[in-house]
Amino acid sequence: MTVRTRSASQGFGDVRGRLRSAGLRWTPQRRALIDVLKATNGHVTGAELVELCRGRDPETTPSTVYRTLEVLEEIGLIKHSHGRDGRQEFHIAPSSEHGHAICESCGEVRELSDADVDDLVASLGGAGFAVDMSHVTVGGLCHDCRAAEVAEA
Amino acid sequence: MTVRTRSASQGFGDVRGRLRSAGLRWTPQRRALIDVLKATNGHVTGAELVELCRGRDPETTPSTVYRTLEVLEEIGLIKHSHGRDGRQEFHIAPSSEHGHAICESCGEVRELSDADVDDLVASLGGAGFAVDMSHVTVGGLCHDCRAAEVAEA
DNA sequence: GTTCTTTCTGCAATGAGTTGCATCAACACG
DNA sequence: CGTGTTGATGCAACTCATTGCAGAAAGAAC
Repeated sequence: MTVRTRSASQGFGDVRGRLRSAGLRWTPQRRALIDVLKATNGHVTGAELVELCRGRDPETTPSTVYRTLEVLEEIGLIKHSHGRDGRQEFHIAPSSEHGHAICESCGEVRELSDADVDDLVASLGGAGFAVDMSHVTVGGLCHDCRAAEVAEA
Repeated sequence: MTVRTRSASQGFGDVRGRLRSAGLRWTPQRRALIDVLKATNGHVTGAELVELCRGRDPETTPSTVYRTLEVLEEIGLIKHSHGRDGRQEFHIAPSSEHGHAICESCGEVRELSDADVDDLVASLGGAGFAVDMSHVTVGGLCHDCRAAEVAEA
């Protein structure tokens, strides 16, 4: 292993090596999914990924995609969270983990900063609970939708 | 039931009236679900509720249960949130809304206090985002599971 | 290149949840 | 108490996600 030292996008460059060093295999199906993931920036649902993979290879099966997503998460390449209806959403693992605020009306997602959750993490930490930053989800109304609701009333 | 005088259970007492004043109907199926909900205290998944209703009436259909849960939430009787795997969980609407912290290892759920989320709400509020307290979900490890993980390593 | 081991794939079946549609039944009105 | 309106039910079909299992194939060893 050479000295490549860079964060997220770099890690994305050597997936094959990462898999093999974990005793895992580099298959066409996995390659396809990686390519698809590379092409997306932001949050994608599992079903969307299946669809996108089908665009490349119509033979793609859901089980393979979901299982591959699982291993990619295990090696730290991606992270998943849950959208407003509880469905899985995946995104390439960012240098810093973060939670999400989701508008229950329009579905808009904004990432939470460390400052947003600092106190929550401290508060729960004091109670012995270790927060997993990437699994902090806050539902609510974004600025625009909130304004719209008020106007309605 | 002797002394009924308190917030949650009180609201639960006049479901029929609440439905009718909203132009909705009081059916045997809805009655069954209400009874089942009354008997649970805490958080129940949709599937569990379907099962419990089947205990009373084997003819129970999932679609009816889920649709009824929807209307009960609309009239403010119950609330739903999402468990660690994204599945729906229902609980009778508490006097104060609250978020949940879920242990990703053992599934234990603890309710978040206002103090826990105050700063988060303020922080997001400043950015124009109105937090829906009952849709704040925090994943992580509870005290015990965290200790177990450390011991393992 | 052949062979062997072990992982991965694809299928088929299952579980959770949702939706459209025809039918049924609450309940308000007479 | 009969009747009509409108909302609720149940069915069937579908979406998203997961799992067990047999067969396929990646990659290492020879």
